Amino acid sequence: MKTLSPQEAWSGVADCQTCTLRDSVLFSGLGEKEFECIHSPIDIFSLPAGALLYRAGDEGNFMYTIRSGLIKLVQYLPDGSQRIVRLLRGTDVAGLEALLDQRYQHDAVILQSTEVCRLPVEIVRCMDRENPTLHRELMSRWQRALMEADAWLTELSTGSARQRVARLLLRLHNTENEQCELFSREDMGAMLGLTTETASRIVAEFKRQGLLTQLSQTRYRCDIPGLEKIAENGPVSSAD
Amino acid sequence: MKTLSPQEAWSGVADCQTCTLRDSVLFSGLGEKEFECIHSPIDIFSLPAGALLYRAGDEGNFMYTIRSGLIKLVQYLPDGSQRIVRLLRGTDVAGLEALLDQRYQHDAVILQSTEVCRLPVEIVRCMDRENPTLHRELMSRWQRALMEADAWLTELSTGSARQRVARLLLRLHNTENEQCELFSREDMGAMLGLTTETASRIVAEFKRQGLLTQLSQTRYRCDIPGLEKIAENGPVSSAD
DNA sequence: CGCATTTTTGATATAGGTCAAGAGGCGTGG
DNA sequence: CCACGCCTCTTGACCTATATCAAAAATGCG
Repeated sequence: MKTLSPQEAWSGVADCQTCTLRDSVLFSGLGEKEFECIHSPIDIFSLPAGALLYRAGDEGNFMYTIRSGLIKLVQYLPDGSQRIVRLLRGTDVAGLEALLDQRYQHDAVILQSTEVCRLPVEIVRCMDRENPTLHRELMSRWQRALMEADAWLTELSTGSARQRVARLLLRLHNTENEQCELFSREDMGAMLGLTTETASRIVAEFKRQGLLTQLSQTRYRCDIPGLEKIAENGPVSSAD
Repeated sequence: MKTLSPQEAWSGVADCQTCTLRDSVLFSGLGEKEFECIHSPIDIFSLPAGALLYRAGDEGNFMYTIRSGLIKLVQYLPDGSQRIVRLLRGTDVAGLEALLDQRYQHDAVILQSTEVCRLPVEIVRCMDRENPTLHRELMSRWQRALMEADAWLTELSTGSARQRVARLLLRLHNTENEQCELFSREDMGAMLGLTTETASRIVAEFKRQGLLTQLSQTRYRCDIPGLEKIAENGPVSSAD
């Protein structure tokens, strides 16, 4: 019955009415009445990095609200090569297409350990009928995904490799502490349309130039202004 | 009051109830009742190639159903270079973001002379409230745009220049007559993330190889199987 | 018919791909 | 606790695809 990967880990049944994320989440703005739509339980899952949330082509029976973590949406080309088309993080919704009775369009793979609420589509459909706010919220999610997709194209698939890497780092970095959590060079390549080697070379170069400072295995401190300069000016302004 | 470009051409007021495109268009499946939402008139415009439907950043007061023609959605990077993120054609909807009170995300520029119905957002919002079918139709438009955006990334921004051009041609070609209408090399480049020169070289090469046969200024006959081969196998299999 | 724009072509430079090897981590099992 | 093997990251050397710069051809427009 469950379609989660072997690494799945059921970690409870959600109580949406007392949800800590209630404000930022899909179901914000719902009243008593709409919760009557919840006939089947909404399960919460904890998934480790590497786990598969769903696979492209699977029947879309669930949507997922991401509570925390990071997920990549991967699409395959006829020749077998893969491309990461989007990242999803806290408060994003995965599997919107399920609402339209479509099969999933991507593989959804956990990049950083993630907690999700699994929403049966019938529930969301029911609520969508009852509640204009959710309805609007759904459209807004779609629009957000679309803007993200467009940005992915213009920012991360245009310009030199250095620019792309810089732009990716700027997207990933946490505004508060100027830090970011990097993932494998292979994934970076698949996001930017570069080879693993090129991604590696550029990250290494950024480290040497002090634009990135490694704090731990995957954690880095970013020189935001420096990266911004690179993101815009393609050409290197080596020393001045 | 109107926000269309100088080249605008008002060409009538739509009568949606007798619309010839009624079946395929956003408003399919509407009944008498919903048409009561149409308080202000829905105008039809004919726009020549080069005209601007709307500009990125403009206040989104209208959505547009495209009756015929071809429109490019253009996004600009900080450095001024541009990238075409999507094409819209007959039965597509431009300016969905207006429904969410957002400003337009792109410049929408006419590539091939186009007829559009201009829908004031209030009308669409009103109908969306009244009619679940339209509601679903809207979500489905968003999803379609999203799939298109993803495909743009995986098909048109990945692989060698030859592959990309081939894939673009396959996307553009009319299934019935194996023909396609090409546009400027500059636009092709902006769609594929290539320079104008590279786009030109490859089109020229395809012509020499007989994969494309020029029928008129912008019209070509395409060797579909040949192009498909190139779209998949990166490497050239020159002669066999 | 001549000017402006776009397309094509050429010559050259270079960014990034490819192939290959070494280095560093990490987990597993002895 | 150490050693081995696996995997990812890094680095090097080389090569090719595409960008770049430039000019000539073609096309369209007034």
